Amino acid sequence: MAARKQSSINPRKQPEQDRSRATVDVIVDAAARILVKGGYKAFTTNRVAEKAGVSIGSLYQYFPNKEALLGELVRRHVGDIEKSIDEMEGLAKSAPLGELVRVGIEQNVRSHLVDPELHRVLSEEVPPLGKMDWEAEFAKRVAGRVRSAFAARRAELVVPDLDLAVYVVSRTVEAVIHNAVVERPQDLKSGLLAEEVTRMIVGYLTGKPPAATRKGRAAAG
Amino acid sequence: MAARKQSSINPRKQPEQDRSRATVDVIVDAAARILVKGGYKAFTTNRVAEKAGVSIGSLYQYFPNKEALLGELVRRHVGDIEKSIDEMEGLAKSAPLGELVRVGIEQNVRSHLVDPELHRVLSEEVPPLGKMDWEAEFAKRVAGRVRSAFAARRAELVVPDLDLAVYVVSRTVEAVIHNAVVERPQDLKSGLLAEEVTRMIVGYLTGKPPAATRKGRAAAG
Amino acid sequence: MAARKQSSINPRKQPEQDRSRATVDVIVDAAARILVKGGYKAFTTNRVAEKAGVSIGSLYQYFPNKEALLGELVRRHVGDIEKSIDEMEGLAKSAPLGELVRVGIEQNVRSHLVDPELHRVLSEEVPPLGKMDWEAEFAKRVAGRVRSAFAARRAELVVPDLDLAVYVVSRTVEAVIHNAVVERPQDLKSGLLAEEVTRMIVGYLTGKPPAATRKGRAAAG
Amino acid sequence: MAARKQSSINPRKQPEQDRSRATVDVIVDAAARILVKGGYKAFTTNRVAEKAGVSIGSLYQYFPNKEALLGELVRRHVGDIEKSIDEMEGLAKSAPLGELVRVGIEQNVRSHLVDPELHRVLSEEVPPLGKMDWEAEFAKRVAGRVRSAFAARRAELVVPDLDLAVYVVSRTVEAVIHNAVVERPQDLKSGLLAEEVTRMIVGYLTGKPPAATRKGRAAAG
DNA sequence: AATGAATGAGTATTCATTCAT
DNA sequence: CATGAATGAATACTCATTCAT
Repeated sequence: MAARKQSSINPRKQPEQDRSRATVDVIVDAAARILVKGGYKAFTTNRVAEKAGVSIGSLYQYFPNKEALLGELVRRHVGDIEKSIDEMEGLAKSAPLGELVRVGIEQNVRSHLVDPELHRVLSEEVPPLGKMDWEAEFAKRVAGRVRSAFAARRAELVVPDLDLAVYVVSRTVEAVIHNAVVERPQDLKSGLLAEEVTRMIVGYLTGKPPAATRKGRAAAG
Repeated sequence: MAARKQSSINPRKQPEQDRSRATVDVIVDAAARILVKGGYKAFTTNRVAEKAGVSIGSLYQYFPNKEALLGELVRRHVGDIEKSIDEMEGLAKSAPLGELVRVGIEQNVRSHLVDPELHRVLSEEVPPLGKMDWEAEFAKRVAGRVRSAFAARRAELVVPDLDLAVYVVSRTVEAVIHNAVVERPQDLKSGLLAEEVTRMIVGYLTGKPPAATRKGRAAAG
Repeated sequence: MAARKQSSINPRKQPEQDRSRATVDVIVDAAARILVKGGYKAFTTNRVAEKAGVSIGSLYQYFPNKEALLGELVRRHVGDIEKSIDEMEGLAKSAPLGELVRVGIEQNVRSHLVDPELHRVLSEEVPPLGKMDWEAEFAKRVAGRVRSAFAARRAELVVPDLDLAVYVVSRTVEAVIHNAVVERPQDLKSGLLAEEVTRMIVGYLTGKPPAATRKGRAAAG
Repeated sequence: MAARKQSSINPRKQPEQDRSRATVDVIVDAAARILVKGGYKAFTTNRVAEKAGVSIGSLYQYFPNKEALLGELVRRHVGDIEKSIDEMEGLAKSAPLGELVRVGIEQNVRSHLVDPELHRVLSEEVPPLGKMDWEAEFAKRVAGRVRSAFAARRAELVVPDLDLAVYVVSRTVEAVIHNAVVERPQDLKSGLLAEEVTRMIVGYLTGKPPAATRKGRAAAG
């Protein structure tokens, strides 16, 4: 009993032999490379197959349609991101808020460094169908974590509306980091950007200026 | 003889007569309506011409290619935004920083309300060619204004790197508002969101907690 | 205001210029020739366009899909048949039954001689979608005529169930003639076949042997 | 290296072992089921293999190509029909003509009830290659029997041309029954249809009205 | 023998663009 | 200037068939 018709977005069959798995990998990799290099408009099934060095028929043996291929690509990317995040997840729940925020930001930075180019294309060019899902859902998961972290420290926070604060903070971090990958790689690498954002957020949440920045003639002055 | 790619991104000719201008208007409007209604994938030149009630030939009389049409559309949208912003630009340079930030945010909100649907499609679905340019450029222009406003108040600011602060603030405002249009319309309308963001930014810039929010210093007392 | 999307089976737009009409004709003709020559499996849109000497784009300018082209082809063929039938329609309602049957058969023969090869392919190879409609519907229309002719002469008829007789007669005539086009062209042309079938049917309907056949040592004994 | 067309219409090998025969059976059955369920367009070799629970490779082990599989299917179906017919073949050569015709019709009915859905698909949708052969050939065989039956009773018959009569009668019976399976199942089951056709044919052949129908000489008294 | 991965020509259809009228 | 007929490369996807394991 072989593969049964599955409705889009999921791969058509589980590769049962090593050869198959290799083919699938080669296809998904080619897809990623093409997406990165030429954007969504260059992402055609024929081109992917060609770049992967397999026939178009092979591509369709494993993916019932273009969207499913995209779906698998996204799934793998998200998987990579989560793996990367989990690697640094051992943080004590009792850590001070500033520490927590710092870690959150660092995780976000990591997310974006997994495959920054791919990440950018995936979130900026891919049309709603295959996209909506993953970014929104991923954001929701992140927001969930943030919310419970904040809730556990409600007493320290001066914000009038917790949900709103979660929203503001999540969006801020995501947007600033996301764009900085391309526009401010230096400040991202040096940690300066993370520091600034951390200070901004902690100040916003607690209503108190946090400890001064490294170089700071500032804050604590 | 197949279609050959033309390059210019500018309209083919300056409409010198009223009739021409009217035709161009009708085309660009149709383009906008189609983009809003069906997203970028529905945006085909033939469809635009049809909806505009002109022949495809006429469309190509005024726009050498699809990209040029998109370019004109963007140009007009940006123009509308700037007009909307300028209407509230009479602010004294000497106003307090908090006031300035508040106004900046309000301007950003206005930007997004000019034609929110079009704005969304333009920034989320349209592929880089016609896009990169406008959003990046527009952001740059905004950043310029922000920078000079900040520079004039350098003494009040505790941030270690002015450019970086400009970057953080610009991106934060843009991202939070942009998404709030869809995800937090209530908080946007009520002004609560703007208030929160303002507080966050002013606190970040000055290192001092700004006057408490309306609903008060909740939690931390 | 140009063509609006129509849902299959109907042509996409009314050709407004002579050139268009010529193109449509050339396409439909090519379609017929291909169908006749290579059967339904040879009937591909690309092949039709090529044989017609137009680009595939032109084909799709006038037909939203393959089925619509087939539909138009059928429509034209049916039209031709009806024209051919109507040419001999001046028969008095009061004619004797034998005469009536003879005429009916002759009309059926004519139907099949309009474009016999095309007729055969259309009714034997084309899959249900575009087919069902026309043959069934045409048959129904014919059956209608037959039924009212029979009803007007109910007194002469010995059949127990009029509808059933209509069914038997219609099917018999259609099938015998249809196949005879290919298998018995001689007998068809000589009129002998028509004569036999007429005798069979009239005998069946009236219960009396009709006047002897031409060569007949038979019937009238 | 693309697929190359092979020609034979016969199975690749005589299955010599039980396992082989079982495999062939399973494949042919799956083919029939698919043909019935989805029509000719659903009949793909991969689908057949899948439904049969064997690998595509195995299918090609027994059938050199799609056509051969179809051929075997047809062969089996025809075999079934003939078996069904033969079961009632013990009719005395000396039986009266009316009886003979009645039996012939009943045999034809049986033919169509062997696997009516399959029969329909096979004769209405399957393209000429695998088809022409079987229906024409089968018809010829039937015509042969009919002819010799008629020849043996030439004296009773008033028809001028025996071959023509054979043709008319064969086609009539086949067509009327074939369509009645779908369009007149009631009249087929009740035997009324067979009765009518018998009366028509006997009348045609002998020139005399046969004994009146069961429900009687209705109308004409 | 059986498996199932791989192949690639072929299919319907779209759409930016050109050009004769 | 406007029209709309015409173009054809490109796209997503299918399916009969082969062949290494």
